[in-house]
Amino acid sequence: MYDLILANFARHVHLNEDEQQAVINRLQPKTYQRKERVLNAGDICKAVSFVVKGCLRLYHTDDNGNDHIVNFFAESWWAADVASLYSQKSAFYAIDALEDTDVLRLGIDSLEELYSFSPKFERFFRILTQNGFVIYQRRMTSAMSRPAIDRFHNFQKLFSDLEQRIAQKYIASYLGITPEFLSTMKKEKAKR
Amino acid sequence: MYDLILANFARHVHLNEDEQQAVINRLQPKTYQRKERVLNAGDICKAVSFVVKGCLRLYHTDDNGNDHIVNFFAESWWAADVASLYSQKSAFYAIDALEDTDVLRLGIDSLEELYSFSPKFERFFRILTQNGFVIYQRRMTSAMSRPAIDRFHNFQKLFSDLEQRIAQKYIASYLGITPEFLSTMKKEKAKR
DNA sequence: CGTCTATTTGAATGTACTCAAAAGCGGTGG
DNA sequence: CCACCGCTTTTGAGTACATTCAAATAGACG
Repeated sequence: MYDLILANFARHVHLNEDEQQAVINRLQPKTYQRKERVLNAGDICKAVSFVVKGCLRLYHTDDNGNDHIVNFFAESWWAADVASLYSQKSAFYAIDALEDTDVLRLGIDSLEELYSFSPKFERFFRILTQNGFVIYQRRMTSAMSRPAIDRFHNFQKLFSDLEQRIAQKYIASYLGITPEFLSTMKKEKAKR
Repeated sequence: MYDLILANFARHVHLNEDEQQAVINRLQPKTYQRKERVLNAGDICKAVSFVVKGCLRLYHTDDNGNDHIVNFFAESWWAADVASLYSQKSAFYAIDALEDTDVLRLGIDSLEELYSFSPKFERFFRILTQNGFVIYQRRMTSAMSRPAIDRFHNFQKLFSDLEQRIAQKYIASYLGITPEFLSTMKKEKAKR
């Protein structure tokens, strides 16, 4: 049950027995049904969710009611509205489930206890934030300089199997284009 | 000379006398001429630069030779290729000066010494990274969902005076549009 | 004053969007 | 097991946003 999350910590820090127990004791397993909300925009994000199985999306709904997906969180990703989590102010983004999804939640209080328990935890989440910083910086550059078809290919590389698991309209939303245009793009591509 | 940078630290952490001295002793003042390179893409980013006066840009040059500006660093901003700085691998982005610019540099070694000296420094730079994370996440959403004219208005709000100081083509590059289109957009806007 | 670069303007083009309709697909109930 | 419902995807026509290329104009700097 906890293998996946411990392996994930191990990618950046080496936790001893006590530290592993400290995490495990604080994890709250939870299952979300497909389409169930994890976080509402405007609410305060009070936990970070490690995805064990399934897939969540982080997205913004604009004034015209159109969704714009910022990121997918499939297996071994950590999901949260980071701005809201760390400031404990209301969230700009919303989170919901694209598939039935099992997560392990760490509340903000648990998170801070872990920071006090061992600096390794602060280090681990600092590295996650740094990686996120880099991911979004690059995706922003890509959004502004690359045509949609290139961004689609990047998506395919980064999320390989996800394309088969979720509706195309979500992929279009992640790419910043309409579902119609994604459809025509794929047809064009197949023709050649 | 050090007022600005100490005020900047004070926004997130309260440094005592010793800690202030520890920073000041490690700062390397440096002046860049307009158009001078601070960091070449492909090189390793070995320092973070606090801008005291002037303006730097962080940008990527694509395969067609077009620049795409990721961010401006004017007074009181910290400039670095974060991915390269923390991994000490080659930089994806380049940095150069848009005006004659005075900076205070902190080398990666000094940075790590400061982290050991006091956890306040680690805290400070962690907060900077978190803020950057949020900025780029939002700008990515905006790049994909908002028309160029909206992004231009956001730029004007965020960087107020900068519009008067630097060439329009850099602003266009920051917005992810061509200088020609920025020009026509402004004409349209003036007409109404 | 002249040169170099930045900005403006305009025409033609391309990329992506909107709207509308048809086709496909998955689940549910009869 | 099939028929129907709701939702997703495809297709197409018309439009809008943004680019390319070229040329004219304006500004900055030595």
